[in-house]
This record gives sequence, C-alpha cells and structure tokens, in this order.
Amino acid sequence: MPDASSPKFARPLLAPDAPASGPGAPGNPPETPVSKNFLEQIIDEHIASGPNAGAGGGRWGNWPASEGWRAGKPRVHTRFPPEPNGYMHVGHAKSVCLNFGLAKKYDGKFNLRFDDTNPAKEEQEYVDSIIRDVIWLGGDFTTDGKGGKHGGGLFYASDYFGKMYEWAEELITKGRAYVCELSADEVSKRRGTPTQPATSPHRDRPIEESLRLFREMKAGKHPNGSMTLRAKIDLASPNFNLRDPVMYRILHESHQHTGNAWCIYPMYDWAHGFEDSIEGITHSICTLEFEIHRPLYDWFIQSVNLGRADNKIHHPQQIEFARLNLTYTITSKRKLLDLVEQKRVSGWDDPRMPTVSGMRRRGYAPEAIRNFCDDIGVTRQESVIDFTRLENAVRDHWNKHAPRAMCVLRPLKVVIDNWPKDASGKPVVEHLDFVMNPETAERAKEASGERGPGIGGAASPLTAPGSPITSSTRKIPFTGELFIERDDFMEVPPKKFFRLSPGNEVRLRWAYFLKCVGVDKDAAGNITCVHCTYDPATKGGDAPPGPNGEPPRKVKATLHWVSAAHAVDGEVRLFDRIFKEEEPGKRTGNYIDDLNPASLEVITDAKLDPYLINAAKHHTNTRDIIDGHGRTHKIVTSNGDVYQFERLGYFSVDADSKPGKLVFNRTVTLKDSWAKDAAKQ
RNA sequence: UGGGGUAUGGUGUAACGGUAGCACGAGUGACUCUGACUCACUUAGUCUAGGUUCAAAUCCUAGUACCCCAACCA
Repeated sequence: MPDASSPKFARPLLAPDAPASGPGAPGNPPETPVSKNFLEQIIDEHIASGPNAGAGGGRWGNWPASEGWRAGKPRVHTRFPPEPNGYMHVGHAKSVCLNFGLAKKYDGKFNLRFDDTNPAKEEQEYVDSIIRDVIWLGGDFTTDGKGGKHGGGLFYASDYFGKMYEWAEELITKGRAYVCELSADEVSKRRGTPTQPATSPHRDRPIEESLRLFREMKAGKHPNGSMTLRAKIDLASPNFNLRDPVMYRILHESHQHTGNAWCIYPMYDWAHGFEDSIEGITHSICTLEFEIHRPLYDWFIQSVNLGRADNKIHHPQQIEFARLNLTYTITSKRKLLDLVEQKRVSGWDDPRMPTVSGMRRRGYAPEAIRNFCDDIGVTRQESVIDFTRLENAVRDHWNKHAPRAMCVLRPLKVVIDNWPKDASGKPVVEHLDFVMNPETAERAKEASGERGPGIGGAASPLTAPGSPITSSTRKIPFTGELFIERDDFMEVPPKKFFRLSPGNEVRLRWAYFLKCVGVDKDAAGNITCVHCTYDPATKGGDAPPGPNGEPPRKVKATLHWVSAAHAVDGEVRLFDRIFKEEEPGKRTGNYIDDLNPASLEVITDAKLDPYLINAAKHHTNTRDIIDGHGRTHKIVTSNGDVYQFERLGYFSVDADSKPGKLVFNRTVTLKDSWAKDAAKQ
C-alpha cells in the first residue's frame, strides 16, 4: 500500500499565489507558460506540499547546512540504478538524461548505483563500461570536485547487504517474513491463477524457526534452491507480485564486488527500495513495468518502519515512465548480447549498435544525445520514436561544430585539358582558400557557452586541446587532375540533374567553374575519365560580372573534389540502419530475420582531403573515478574527431586508424533531397 | 478469464472545464559556393457511444484497442 501521504500521480498544483484568473487575465503580463513534464509536475507538487512546505522543503525537507550552496533548497535526489549485466543502450541514456537533468534543474544530486544483487549475471567489465558511458553522457555523479556540482556519489547495492540482512531478520521477527522450503518448481505450481490463491505449507512456521533457518541460509548450511525467505503478504492478491514474493535466495556464487562474503542474495523487490532509502533518494524513477511492483516497494519500507517511533527509515517515491523505443532498433540487453555473442556485429561498440559505446564510436556527440532526449520528452505513454529524430539531433549538432573537408568516396578522374603546366611540363599547383566551417560565427557563440562535460574536459574535437580549427580558412591544393564523385557525373543526365554532364557547367567548391568536354571509356564502355575545361576568371568559385555590368553567370551545382596528386587514400565505413524493419522481429517473430545485410559497406580507397592525414585525430582520455570505498576506477574513453565531408555527411575518426592510415566511420549522412526525389521516381 | 496501465495530426508532445498549440515529418516556395544549413507558407488530430455543463481532449457512464504481470531476473 502506498503511503497515505503519497499523492497517486502527477496532478499539477497551482502555485499557492497563482492568480485564479490565469495567464489570460487582464493586467497580467503576457506569460509564456513553460510546460513541464509529468515528473517535474510531481516534484513541484512535492515541494509545494507535505510536512515541510512551510520551510519551502515540502515533502522531502531542505538540504542541510553542510551542503554549502545547496543548503536550504528543497531536496531532490535522483539516481541511475543499472544492473551491471550488459552495456548501456540508448534507452539507458534517456534514463540518465532524465535523472541527471532533474537533479540539475532542481539544484539537487544524482547518484550512480549499481544494482548488483545477482552475482550470476554481473561482471566487472560491465561496471566499468557503465561508469564510462554515464560520465561521457554528462551524467556526473562524482564528488571529487572535478566534475559538475550535482554529483551524489557512486554506490553499490551490495554495500547495503549487511543492513538489508538486519532488516530481513526484523521482518521475520515482526511476523512479516518466513523461510519457505518449496523448490522454484513447486512455488510455480502453487502460484494459483488470477482468481485462485497461491499456497505455501511453510507460511505459518514459528518465527523462531524461520529465524534459525534464515541464519543457516546465511551461514551456508543449505544448498542453492533448497529454501528462500519469503514476505508474508497476500497469497490471494490479484497482483501476483504480492503473493508472498521471495526476498532472499541461496546462491553459492562469488560476487564481483563482495567476493565470497555472502551466499544469500536479495531479490530486486526487497532490495531496491532500501537502496534508494539508504541513499536518501527522493524520486525513484523507473520504467512502466515496475508499476505493479510499487506496492512491494512501499510495503517493505513500511514493514521496517512498522512499530518504530522516531527511527523510521526514509521512504522515497517511486515514479514510472515509458521506456524509449526506437524504430529500426532493439533495446533489449539480451538481444544486444546475442548480436555480440553471435558475432553479427564487431562488438558492443560496433557503430551500428544502439549502445552508448556504439554511438560514441560512430561519432554521435553526447550533446546530441541529450538534445534528442529533451526533444522526445517523457510521459507514461508507450511510444516508438523515429530513428531519424536521433539522426537529426546528431546532424544538428555537428552542423554547428564539425569542421569541413572534401573527400571523394567513389572516385572518378577529371582531367582539365586547359590547365596550365609549369616550365618542366608538370601541371601547376595552386593553393586555394577553403572555409573550415561556414557557420563559424555561430560556432564562436556556441564555444563561449556551456559545454557538456567529457572525460578530460574534451567534450568535442573543437574544444579539445590541439583542436584542428585554428582559423576560418585553410589552404587546399588544386591541379589539373582531380577526383570527383562518380555520382556527380552522368553522360546522359535525367531532368533536373544539375551536376556535371557533357556541355554543362558546374562549380568546383572554392575553386573554378568547370565544363565537361568529353569522356574516356574502357573496352567495356565504362567511363574512366572525364575531360573538362576550366574558366580561369572564376578562381575562388565566383564568376565575375559581365563586361557591361551584367550579373555574373551562375551555375546550379557545386561539386566537391580532391586533387589527384595530393589525395590520401583512406578507409571509410558506411553504416546503414542495423535492421531493415521498423519493428525488428514483428513479422517473423525473430528479430535476427530483420537484420539489414547491407548495414555496413567498407570503402578502402576513398580519396581524402590531404589535410586530414595530419589533422584528424583519435583521442583517448582517462579519468580516475573514486567510489564510496575510496577505490579508484581508471576509466578510459576514446572518441575520434568528427568532420563534415561536404555534401556527403559527418564522419568520425575510428579507433582502428593508424599513423598514415585513416579509418573513418560515417556518423550520419547529410539530408539529400535530390536522392529523395530520385527514389520517388 | 483476474489485476495494473495508456489512448490528441504520419510521429512525438502540450492543454489541468473556456481560442486544440509546439516540434519532427510531409508538401510548396525563397535563399544558397554543400541539392546541406536557414527562412516563409501549407498540410493534418482529441479511440467509440452516450451523459453532465452556457462551455468537455479535460468530468461521469459504458464500450473498444494496445502494453505490462503468475523467475529463486532486474
């Protein structure tokens, strides 16, 4: 049963002094109502009511004087409580953004806590990966002063096993728990039906006997599965979770954090509320499927508090929200693990994976992921978000932040027949100005604003030490032999094809106007080379005005290019969505059937802007995270610079890059209305 | 079949008895040295049926659809 004091849900409260006539009332300044999500509405309601409302602290009281700048503000304390049994995915990212975002918004605190109650499934590798991912996302739980100011600490549920054990004995003593010797199988058989109650033969065992057996369980005198500690709640409840749920099971198993100290381990329902309680969490935010567990959450805490006068333990409020679903994506730890174990991807950080590590490797910025989470909002309605929304957030971010380069993925040779040669007969080389990022002005503004925290302070290549951007333009070499994109030439162009074709004039970006005068073909009829002429008067990319002041002539297309003599070969990995169906597995029942066989295309001989060979970097950052035990976790995060390859998309330097050999991941394409139109025909 | 949830344009989300708004998408156009970006305009919605009310997305009644629950997982 929930606290009598717990309002069931978000019913917004009017501020006590809000004008009854509302924003539209005459005389009121035109208010721009900032709409709040349901979690914020609940928090506001808690602050505005409850035992400490008079002191401004509402239901949870105020932060104490020891909290410094936070002292006296109403307490809001959230947490992200992952089980370390897998890597974080985009759904977890939403939870981090939510929980950390709330702590930040309300000047509160945010904890990272590992819900490590099942040693059979959990591993240190996952602990480390989660710490890394949460920090990278900007969910700063650290208290060492190096991060933000909302860190509440790093904790482990396993640190509370001793306290939980004491409370379990207390519940036995109070007649609210008993040792049951039914096997898992038997419990299942005796579970009953929605209308028929469950049964247990040990329910009315004397308290002393349960206490003795429970102590024997803890002492290791009983084998796995031989007995459990069960809560004595209601065998007839239509909510099966209340039919005397298991609190402790015997597991003779070494734990990644507590070693061999325990052979009984608490179940989620018994443990989770206490974890929140001990840490002083105010709002325990979880996903919808836990809603029917909330009665247990409350029952266990109330059972400990039963009969206590003034040493009651803290009782947080559990609140549920709808988990994130994305089209063309799975967010199931089990299925993600399958993809890794069956080697259908290269690992947890395969850039096609919806894992945080995959998104990082692909080149998604944490700011973009946070913007995405803000954008989609939070509610209790199940929904499926278009994957393109995530991609849009990524594009939006890098458009403002990524330096530009010109690279040719599928090269087609261009020879400029009228290009001048020097005294020795070699084509002249010119060095032209190239604009690093046409949105420099905006970028400067952005850079002066608050940046997301990243490990080592490097939120993005632009703020990293040794940032490739040093000025608004740089030089690029241009000669009479170039590569252009194969797609940018058609011998027989369709309607509305503005790019290069025989007789048609286009612009080479930041260089010259170019006109096609002929093509070379091989024996099979494939075009091997395009012959062109250039107009020297268009140097820099603009035509001069006519002799009588006529407006300069225009071209409809601008192509990217790279000098054949200067281009650097590099590998580029083109990723497409990992599943070809919006809801993988919906049709056949097996999501594996919907894997997109074309989700990865590797181009080994892309012609890269020579600038990149020295400028593009892959960064490895380390940071020491100290947990509540004073233990240090050395966290290593690696990410590559992200560039826009003009007209193609955003590309990030992959960890596989080696000196002299660059490997780029296509992070996301640019929008392409030409391709869209073409696909429609 | 029992219990717990959720229904607003194609998608996501506001509204808290008083003008159904915003974003994304889509469409059209403008601009453009990236068919990008940007800008303008357009498009389209309260699950159904009753009821209360001067007034209903909102309150009431009855349906319908979808999601979750019978692990010693979380």
